Amino acid sequence: MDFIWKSDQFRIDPARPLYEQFVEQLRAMIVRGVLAPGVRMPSVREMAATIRVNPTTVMKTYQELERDRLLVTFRGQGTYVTTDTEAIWESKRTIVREAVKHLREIAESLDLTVDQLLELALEKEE
Amino acid sequence: MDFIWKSDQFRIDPARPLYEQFVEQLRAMIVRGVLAPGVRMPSVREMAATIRVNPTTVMKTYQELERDRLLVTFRGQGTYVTTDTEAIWESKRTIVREAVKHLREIAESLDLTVDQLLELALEKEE
Amino acid sequence: MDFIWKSDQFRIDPARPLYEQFVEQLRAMIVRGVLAPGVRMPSVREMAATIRVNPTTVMKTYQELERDRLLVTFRGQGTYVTTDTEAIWESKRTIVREAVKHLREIAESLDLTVDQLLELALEKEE
Amino acid sequence: MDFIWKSDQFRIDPARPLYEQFVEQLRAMIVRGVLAPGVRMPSVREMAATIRVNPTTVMKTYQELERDRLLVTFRGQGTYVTTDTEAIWESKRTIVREAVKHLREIAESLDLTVDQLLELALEKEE
DNA sequence: GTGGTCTAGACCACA
DNA sequence: GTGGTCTAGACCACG
Repeated sequence: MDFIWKSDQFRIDPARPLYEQFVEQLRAMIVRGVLAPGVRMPSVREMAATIRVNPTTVMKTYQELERDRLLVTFRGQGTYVTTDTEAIWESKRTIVREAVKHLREIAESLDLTVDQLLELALEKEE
Repeated sequence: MDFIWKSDQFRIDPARPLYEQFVEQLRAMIVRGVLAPGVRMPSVREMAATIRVNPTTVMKTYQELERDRLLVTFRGQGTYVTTDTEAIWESKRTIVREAVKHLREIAESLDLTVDQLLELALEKEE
Repeated sequence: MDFIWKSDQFRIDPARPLYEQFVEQLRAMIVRGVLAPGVRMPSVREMAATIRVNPTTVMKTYQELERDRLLVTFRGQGTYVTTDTEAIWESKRTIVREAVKHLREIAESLDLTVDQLLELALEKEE
Repeated sequence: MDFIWKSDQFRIDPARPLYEQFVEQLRAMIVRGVLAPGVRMPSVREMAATIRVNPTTVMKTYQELERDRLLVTFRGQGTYVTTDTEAIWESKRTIVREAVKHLREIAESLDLTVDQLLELALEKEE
């Protein structure tokens, strides 16, 4: 069962690099299992046409995800979501680790612990 | 008692805009109280010489912080940390809010709650 | 149908910052609808060449209007008039509000109401 | 009966030239009659000390108001508010004329009449 | 091609 | 002395 790609699949912030946002969103879809292991990705040209973007942008996206071992390309056969579940887990751990590292850096820059920062944010919302 | 500025005051990541990093770091110093309300900032030229950067880069930094109401410039007199403590609090709240919003978005993109994400990160470190 | 830019598009008062005057005049053109939502602005370099000004001056102008949410920049694609008509309305309201606030302050400084001030101005013209 | 000067006599916007703001505010005080014709102004030094400002700033202010014929300086005797009530009236007319001219320019830049602009501002406040 | 950052250096008004 | 504007020109990442 194939995944259906639509032109409004991605949320875009014009201020940030497109390929970077596609990487993040595709990566999340793979980690979440929305894009299951072994699923065939649209070709660069197809994808570019579908989401109305420059093919080089899609290519850069795919290459980045290949470097992460989340996508694999078989020459002449197309690009597939990896079936290496360990790679997927590792990617998830990396995302989580980076996110928390980032939060901790901000907390430290304000002389707060992560817990104090989270508390402060909750107060605000009440 | 004035703040002492050193040439290695700022941690620089060459991959990101200089002024952006100065803004972040000065903002954190003001919010943390390291740069107290009312303190005079080094003049644009002084600061530029100290951290070995073009004066216009420093100016861009100061102007950005002025937009945030963390700095105030008096014509021909120099630039000062605001004495408007409410502005400083507001800035702190904004940093905290943005940081948590960012974390929440990442958590959601992985089908996790923020708590689950934090837990996962802790496991990893053990 | 695109807008035609001419080298004498802008009225310049040499005593005031160029970028500030460009901002005001472009803002008015957008609010008036002369520059319709979604229209592509000339590239920074094109505009700079047309009005014979340094590209950085044009960029400062565009960035200021972006802060106002009247322009939107798409990476590597160019700068466009926002399609967010609410932002345009908000800008119009701000201009109007500021103008009347300014008038009211002058009136008050003379111990007049706004109506009295306007009346006085009309008398003068008769 | 002399006018009492205080250090907080003037409202200051750090973003605009000091002398310009003093000129505006003194002019308004004279036109309004708060500073009556014939009243003696503090000396440049006194005034500078009172409002805690550079003497050259006060000097520039007085000179500007002399050019407007609202102040007159008698060598060695000090500076006085003019007793020429026609000059005061003329100044009032100028302020009023300029204010309305400014408003009209803004209205025109938005394709509005002055009346429409005022209406719009009132709507907003309801 | 696009915008964006940074530099070096000139010039200005304000205090 | 201060900040601020403008120029000319280099270099970069993105699409």
